[in-house]
Amino acid sequence: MQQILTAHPPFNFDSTVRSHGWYQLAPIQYDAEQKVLYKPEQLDNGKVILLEVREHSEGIIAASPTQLTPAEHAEVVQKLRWMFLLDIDLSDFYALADHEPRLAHCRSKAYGRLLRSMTLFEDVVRVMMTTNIQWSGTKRLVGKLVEHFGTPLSQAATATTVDRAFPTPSAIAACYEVTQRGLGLGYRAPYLLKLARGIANNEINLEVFRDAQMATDPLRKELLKLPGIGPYAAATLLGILGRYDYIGVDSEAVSSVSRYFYGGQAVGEKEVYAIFGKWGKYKALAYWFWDFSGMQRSPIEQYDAKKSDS
DNA sequence: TTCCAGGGGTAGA
DNA sequence: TCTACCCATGGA
Repeated sequence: MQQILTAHPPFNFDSTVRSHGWYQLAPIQYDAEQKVLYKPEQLDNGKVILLEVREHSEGIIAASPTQLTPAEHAEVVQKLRWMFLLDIDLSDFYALADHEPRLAHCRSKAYGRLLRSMTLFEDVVRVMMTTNIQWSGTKRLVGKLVEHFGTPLSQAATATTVDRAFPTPSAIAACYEVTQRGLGLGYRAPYLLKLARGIANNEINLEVFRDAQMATDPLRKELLKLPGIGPYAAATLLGILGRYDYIGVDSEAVSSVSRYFYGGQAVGEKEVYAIFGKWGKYKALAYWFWDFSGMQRSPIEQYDAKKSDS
């Protein structure tokens, strides 16, 4: 299988892949030098294929060593368009960013797309594994989940060392909590189990989160109902879903805002929103792609001046 | 040893 | 809605 998929311009493959940490988590493997992303993916019919995705002048080019049926091919195309946000139009964001020196780089670098997983379950679990843990721990936990519960490739591949797809809800739902405890998931174990079992027995339907017609706030409320998903995780997932009204305020966000806008004094969510709130429906993108480099450590006075301008 | 991480759930106000 | 407290695990 080989397929070119066009993207709504501007598009940059490497910017999209590295837009946030997902490309470092199993079962994704990214060859930064060759700019090839490898992703084992389990199709709806259970078959696990390896996808190799590269940059293309018009978007991306995807290949798989496996022969696909027309239905499988269609599924892969749809999942790739979702994963790389090929259809998103960020021109409104760029129009705003052009006038902010610390965001003006976004248009030329095609910043703004936040890489997604192909299934919502994978994204929810990944975000869950970022809570109250260091990034190295997130990588470890997601790696263990894939290793332990992921389905192996249907056809052996040599291009990558990752040979399993991300686990399905039912694969996780079928295990005991103590099994997960053994993986070092800590207090996240019961949340993950509850999520997986909820999906497996149709009590939880993640597909509603793809509904573009649904307003952001009701969507956020639904996300907050998921086990193990609180304000930070919901905001992060909203960003992945293409809604940027909320900022995933984690220790890093607090630290950056404290350092660069409040002279190092202790701040919270309120202060993060005080700084980035003016970006309206693009708050999360403004924060995430903000160029903090070279910023003076204590421009709290500059911020106050800026605030009185607006 | 202590603190804390890309926080969430719960109880009580 | 806000706060205090507890939650497991591993890294620094």
